[in-house]
Amino acid sequence: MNKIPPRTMERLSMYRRILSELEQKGLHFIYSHQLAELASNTSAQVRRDLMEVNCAGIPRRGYRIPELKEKINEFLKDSEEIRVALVGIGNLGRALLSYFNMRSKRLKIVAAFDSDPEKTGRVISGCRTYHVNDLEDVVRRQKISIGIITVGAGSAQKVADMLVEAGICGVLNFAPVPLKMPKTIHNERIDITTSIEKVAYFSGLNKRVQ
Amino acid sequence: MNKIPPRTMERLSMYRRILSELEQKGLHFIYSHQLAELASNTSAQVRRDLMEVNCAGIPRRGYRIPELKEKINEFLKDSEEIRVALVGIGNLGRALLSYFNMRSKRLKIVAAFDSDPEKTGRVISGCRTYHVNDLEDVVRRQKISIGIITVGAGSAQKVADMLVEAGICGVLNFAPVPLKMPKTIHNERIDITTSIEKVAYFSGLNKRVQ
DNA sequence: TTTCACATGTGAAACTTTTCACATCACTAA
DNA sequence: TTAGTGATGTGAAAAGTTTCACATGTGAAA
Repeated sequence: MNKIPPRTMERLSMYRRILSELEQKGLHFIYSHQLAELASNTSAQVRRDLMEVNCAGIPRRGYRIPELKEKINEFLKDSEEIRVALVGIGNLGRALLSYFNMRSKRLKIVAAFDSDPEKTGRVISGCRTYHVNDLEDVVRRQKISIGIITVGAGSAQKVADMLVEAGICGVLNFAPVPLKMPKTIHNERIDITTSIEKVAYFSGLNKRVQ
Repeated sequence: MNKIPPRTMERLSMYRRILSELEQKGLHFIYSHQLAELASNTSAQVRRDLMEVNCAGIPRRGYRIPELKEKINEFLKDSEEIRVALVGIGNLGRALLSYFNMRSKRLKIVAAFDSDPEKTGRVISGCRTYHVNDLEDVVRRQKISIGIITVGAGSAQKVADMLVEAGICGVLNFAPVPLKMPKTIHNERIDITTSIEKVAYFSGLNKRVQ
C-alpha cells in the first residue's frame, strides 16, 4: 500500500499513454532506451521508474508492452472510472470538457457547475451543467470523487470549501491562488502564469546583471 | 548570473503576485509566517526562498512589501515585457488569450496562429491571429521570445520545430506529448491528464491491494 | 557449444529540495 | 538601561530524486 514517489507517478502516467500508442501501432516489445527517447528522458530513469511497478523486462528483448501497460494500470489502479466535477464554465472549463470527454475513458467529467444561470441547465461536450447551488447534491448523488476548479481567483476558495463539504477526495486547481483545505484531500495546482514566467526565466531571456 | 533553483523560482512568482495584492490592500510589512500562510507553505521555506533574492527582513517587523516585490522583480528580471506567441486557437488557446490579455502586463500574447483559415486574420482578446505559415515571419518581426503550444498531439512536434526555427527562446507545451528540441531552449510542459491522474492516485482513491 | 554484444536491475553516489534548530537581532515595556 | 519576546538568517540534517556504474542475464552468431 506504499505509494509511488510523485515524480515517478507522473512519468508512469506518461509511459502508459506512450505504450498505448505503441500498442496501437502493433508493437509488442520496447527497450528502456526507446521509451526514454519517446518520453524525453534517460533509460536509467525509465528502468528506475519501472522498478516501482515490478516490471519484468528481458535483457536484449526489452519490455513486453501489454504486460507493462497492465502493470502500470494495476499500480495506478484506475481501471475503475474516475468521476470528476468541473466548477467554472469559462473558456478554460469548456476547453477541459471538450478535451476529456472526447478522449479519455477512465477520466470522466460527469458534471459541470457555474454560478451564471445562462450557462447551466444544458449539455456541453456531453456533460450536464448545473447551477453551483446544486453542487453538493449532485456531487454526492453522482459519486464524484474529484473536482477541477476553473473559476477566478475570487471564488476559488469558496468553491473549494463547497467541494470539500460535498465529500470530494481530491482537487485540481487552475485558479491563480493556493487553496486551504484539509490535508486529507489531495490538492494539485496548475499555475499557468507561473509556468510562463518560469519559461521566461530559464530561457535565460532575463539576463540578470549579477 | 547563477540561476535560482527551479522550485524556488516558481514560488517567487507566486509570492510576487501575493505581495502585489497585499500592496493594493495598503499593507506595508509582512512576516514570513504570514506569507507562508497565504502561499500554503511554511515560514522556513519562505525565508529560505527569500534568501535567494537577497532579502532584507527585519526581525520583529518582517519584510517591507514594496522592497521585497522590487527585489523579486530584479531577480526574475521581467520588468521588460515578455512577448509571447500562441499556436493553436482551440478552446484552450482562446482561454489563454482571454486570460492573459486581460490581466497580465508583463506577459503579452502578441500573436496567435492556427492552420485553419477560418480562425485567422482576425483579432481575439486583443490578439492578432495569423495563419501558421506566417509563423516564422511574424515571430521574427515581432521579436517574440516565447511560444505556447496548444495544438493537438499530432502537430505539436511540427509546431515546436517551426518555433525553434523562428528563433524562439522558450516553449510552454500543453500538448500531451513530450517535445524534442535543442537543450538551449527551455521546454516546459503542462500535462493536464497526468495532473488529474495524479490527483486521483494520491487521493488514495485508488486503493491498491498491495 | 561457446562467445559476444548489449539490455536489464539495482546498489551507491550525487544532486536537489525541504525541514530543523538555533544564534542573532530589533522592538517593547519595565 | 535592561530584560524579554518573537522575528530573521542560515548552517546542517533529512528527505526526495536523478544519475552512475556494473554485475547479471539473454539472445544471436560463429
